[in-house]
Amino acid sequence: MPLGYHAIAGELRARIERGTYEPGSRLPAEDALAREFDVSRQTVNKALLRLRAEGLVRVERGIGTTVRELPVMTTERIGRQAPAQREAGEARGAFQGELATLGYTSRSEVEVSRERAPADVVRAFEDDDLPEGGHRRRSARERETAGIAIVRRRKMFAGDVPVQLATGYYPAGLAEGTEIEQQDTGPGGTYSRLAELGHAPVRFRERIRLRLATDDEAAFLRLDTEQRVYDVERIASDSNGRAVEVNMIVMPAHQWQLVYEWTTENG
Amino acid sequence: MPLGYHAIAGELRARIERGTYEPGSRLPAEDALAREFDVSRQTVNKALLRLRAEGLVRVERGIGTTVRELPVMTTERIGRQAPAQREAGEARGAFQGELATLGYTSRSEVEVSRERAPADVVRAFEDDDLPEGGHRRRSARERETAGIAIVRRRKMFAGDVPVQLATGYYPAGLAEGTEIEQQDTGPGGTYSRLAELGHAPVRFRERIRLRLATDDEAAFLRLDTEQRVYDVERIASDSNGRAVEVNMIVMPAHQWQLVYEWTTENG
DNA sequence: CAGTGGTCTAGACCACCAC
DNA sequence: TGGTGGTCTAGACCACTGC
Repeated sequence: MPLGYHAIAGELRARIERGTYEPGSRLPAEDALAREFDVSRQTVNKALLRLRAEGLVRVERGIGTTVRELPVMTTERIGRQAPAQREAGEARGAFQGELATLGYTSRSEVEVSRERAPADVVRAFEDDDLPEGGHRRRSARERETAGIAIVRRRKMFAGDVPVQLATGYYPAGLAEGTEIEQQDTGPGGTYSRLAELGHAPVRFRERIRLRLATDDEAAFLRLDTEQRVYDVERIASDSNGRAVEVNMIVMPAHQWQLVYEWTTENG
Repeated sequence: MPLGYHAIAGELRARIERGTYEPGSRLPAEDALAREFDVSRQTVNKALLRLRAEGLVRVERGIGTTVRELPVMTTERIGRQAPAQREAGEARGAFQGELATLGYTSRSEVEVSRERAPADVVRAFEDDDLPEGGHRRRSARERETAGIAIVRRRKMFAGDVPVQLATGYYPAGLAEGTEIEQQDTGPGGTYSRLAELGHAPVRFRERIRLRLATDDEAAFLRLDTEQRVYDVERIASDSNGRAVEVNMIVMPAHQWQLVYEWTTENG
């Protein structure tokens, strides 16, 4: 009796874990696997669906099925570093260190633009985080530029593999004309620049969801249609409760684990 | 030309969102849908796979396909409450409040036992979180009961729908003979009891991963084979860096979003 | 028992990629 | 152009549920 697709998925998984199919290499074509296991191609396809959903392989039409290259990586979401060393969505010390251990180099590309912010970002900027639930007074400049944001789109790579997308929004009334509009934001990054403007981020909120990638995201992250992403919305506010950054971070879920660490005491 | 499975998935999704198929109700059988859309049953099946993966529906063999009942819920992982009001994996004020707004009541069941802890939990208990990377001195009692834990298994429901599983481990040398071994741990819960023992949890670490549910978890959470869970490992340590609780929390990923909120200043 | 989804097949046509 | 996966079918048998 031939194997079912669960068993075939298990066998292929074992081969990947044993290294029979090496990271980054191609699996045999579905035809070939169907012959080997003596099942229909559709059964092999279904087995592969499983591995794809797990993030173990990735298929590309016209090319074939490729074994995942990178191990699961960890992202520490609450750094112990001083604010100056922390920038949302940026390759951080810990991350770079971990990659280095694995023999990968990290790299990121940034594009900056000035855009009308999406509705949910505008809402975050207007929805002040004040204990009393009140509202801040807004300056004329702020009112004029409402809804406009400086947008920093960052693509992160581990070696040549794209691993993360982050889109940071900064109120135009605040960031316009500053180094936040430059590719290189200088020592300490955007958070240091915000601090110099009198709006040091001190309060953070991250909201984690799981979803399928959009087409754009899937294309950049080289994601399979079966694969999911963590969708993290990070809002940073200054001591007046004003949201000074909204960051939308997208990571392949099979590629990352998230870590939060905090204390209830001062320390 | 008949529709493809993407289009069919979209149409079914739209019907669910419109309320044509109501939450908790049954979808037409695959046969019936195949006739309606004039495709093979397999094509309908593939469309449903999509909706299952999204968590919009759940299929049970021999029964049918059911529309998800609950909306996506939020779990605030870092409470502003005093430690006494916070217990990992426990129905918290915010959660109960949210459910109440939706017309659901929350409820949980707890089972307590004394067990040999799994390897990763033992490691967490032995791996002290000290800045110097050193080790604590261990008492005789502690050495005798190494590897043994008081285990609190908590099942959470929203209305009648199971929504979360949490398994809390407490070092036997610490928790044995205390109210932590009781079903009802008293006012403030286990964290207050730990505090009374001189081991108030002050440092927390949560590690989030995504994975498929085990068979047991799937059975309890009524999960579809296509659906994923958040696997959260929460470690709580006292001011000496001793891990006093390890909590393994399992949540259907389509059912929850996680929120972390913190400040870099004392506040 | 009838009704439901799970799984499988053999063959087909298509879209996309690299050469 | 040849190879790869995407998708589809018509029919089949099975496992499980509820009556």
